[in-house]
This record gives sequence, structure tokens and C-alpha cells, in this order.
Amino acid sequence: MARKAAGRPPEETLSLWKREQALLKTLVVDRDTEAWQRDPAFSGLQRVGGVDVSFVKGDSVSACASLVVLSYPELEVMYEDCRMVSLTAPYVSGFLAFREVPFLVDAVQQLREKEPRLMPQVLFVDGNGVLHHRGFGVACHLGVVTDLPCIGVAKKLLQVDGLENNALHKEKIRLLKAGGDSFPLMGGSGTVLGMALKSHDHSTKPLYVSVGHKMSLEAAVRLTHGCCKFRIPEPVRQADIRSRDYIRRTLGVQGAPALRPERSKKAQRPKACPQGASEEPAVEEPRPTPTPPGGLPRLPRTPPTPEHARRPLRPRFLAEERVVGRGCP
DNA sequence: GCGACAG
DNA sequence: ATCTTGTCGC
Repeated sequence: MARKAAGRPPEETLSLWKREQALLKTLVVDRDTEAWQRDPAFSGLQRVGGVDVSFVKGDSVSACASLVVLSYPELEVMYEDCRMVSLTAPYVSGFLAFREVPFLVDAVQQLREKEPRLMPQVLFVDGNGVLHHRGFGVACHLGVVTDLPCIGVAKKLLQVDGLENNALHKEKIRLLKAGGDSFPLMGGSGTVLGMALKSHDHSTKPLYVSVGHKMSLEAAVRLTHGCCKFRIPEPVRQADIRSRDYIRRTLGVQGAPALRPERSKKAQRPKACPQGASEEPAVEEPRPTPTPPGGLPRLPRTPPTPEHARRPLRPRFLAEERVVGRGCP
């Protein structure tokens, strides 16, 4: 059953959390520590990981924590771990790690024990690294605790240390031309806290990349771009997709009508471009798996990380993360 | 009261 | 974070 959201923690708790962040922050390494990070083609990099936590709709406690490992540079999923968890801490901006990190560490630890050869060489984290109120976001936290290189990838600018999503910022975004273009995010102290990155040619909204651990910002940005089929880097995107699918197959579609009326599917032809030369993401599209006629299979409640989470689902919108800008001149 | 607010 | 999926513009 859906549990209620925990309120904001007392100031005393937040003080303890701040102290822990300050302590762990001294352990962050914000430069390249691995040979592949300095290689122009990332030679030697074979496995990239992504983590995510997805939530059950009307429930601020139940969630699915996922860890995926993809091959590099192919970006094919080699490993997937999804499990239902009960979150204890509420979401408080600046303290995301205290809500999510314990379960992600568990997942890494599981991998370490069961399939150590699949351990990713770098982890993409949904959220910020040093671009943070106190310079220690969730990507730093997970990095220090697991000792893995980590990259923080946020979808929105955390307006901190003088950074603002204002007209100037938006203009800089507008000036980004091609995928891979970026500009620095300079904090009030004169430090570069991260980079706004146009993750592919047709992306309107940038990614906000910052150092998590054991990696330079330059390498982090370059690798992030190298892992983007769509706006969101594939490791995080796959972790997100798979954890959400896991929830849907475990709990069913929340709030959907018992019987969804059949909608007409004819005349749903994707609009072809008059000139035929339609634009595709820099990398070829992943193929959607066909929908099984029966709909979504159900799983028993909270099975411990089984292989079940690989069944085909209803096709997703391939355009979901793509900017629907000018496809046809 | 007002604005901010990663996920 | 979560809901939902047609539709508008190039």
C-alpha cells in the first residue's frame, strides 16, 4: 500500500548530513585517475554503468533502484539489476544522496560479489556532482562510497553559487551549435563547477555535467557526449527505462482505467519529410520490441532482482528524448 | 510573503 | 520524481 511522504527532516538531521558531506567531500578526486580517461578514443574503456531510482506513482516510499552496465562503445546492455526498495529519507534539495545512495551502493556491492567482471569502469549518475550547494552532490557521494569514477548528469540547472537559469544562460544555450558543444558553468568563487553540454545535434535542452569522482570535467563531458544516442546518456536512460518498466510489471499500471478503450491505430503513419532527408540522431536508433498481444505480464510482488525484467513491453515513443525540432528543411 | 526546488 | 500521448511546426 502507498505510504505517506516523510516530512522535511529536522534541522538537526540536516546538520548531521551536512557534516557527513563535508567529511566525504575531502575524499573526492576531481581529476583523471585511469589511463582510458586520457585516451582520445577512450581505449581501454569497455564497461559504462548507469544508476537510477524510479518511484511508484502515489507513493513516496516505494521505489525501484536500478544499476545497468553497458558495453562501450557499442552501448549494449550487459547487466541489469532492478529491485524494489523502501526509501526512508525524503527528498530535500541538496541532500538527494541520503535518499538514494544507500540502495545504489547495495546494487554495486551485489555486482561486486556476484559478477565482478562486469563492474563498470565509470558510473553515470542522475544528478549533480560537485555542482552542488556544498560541492558534494549525489554523484560525488556515490563515487566516494564505491570508489568508482562517477559522472554527474543533471537535466536541470541547479541554481547554486551564483548560477542562474536566466536570460544570459538561455542565450548561451541557444548559441550551442552541434552535439558536443558546451560552455562552462562558473560559480561565484571563480571555479568551474560543471559544463552545460548539448548532448546531440538536435537537442534544445542541455545536460549539466559535473565531476563526481576520479575523473576530470573534460573527460566527463567528452564521455557523456560519447554515450548519448538521445539527450540522456544511454547508461542513465537504460537504468531509468528499466526501473520504470520493472515497477509497471510488478505493480501494474497505476491509475489506468481497468479497460482502456481501443484507440484507432490507422493513419498513424509517421509523417515523412517532403524531401526525404530526415534527420536522425548521430547514432542509429534502437529498434523497439514488438508489443505482445496480452499486454503487460505481471510479476509477483517484490521478487528479489530476478531475470524476469527482460520481457518485451509496449513500444515506447522513440522520439521521447529527441528534440522534435526541424526535421525537414 | 516570496522565490526556489538535482531527483 | 510522477501522471499522459496527441499534436503542432519545420
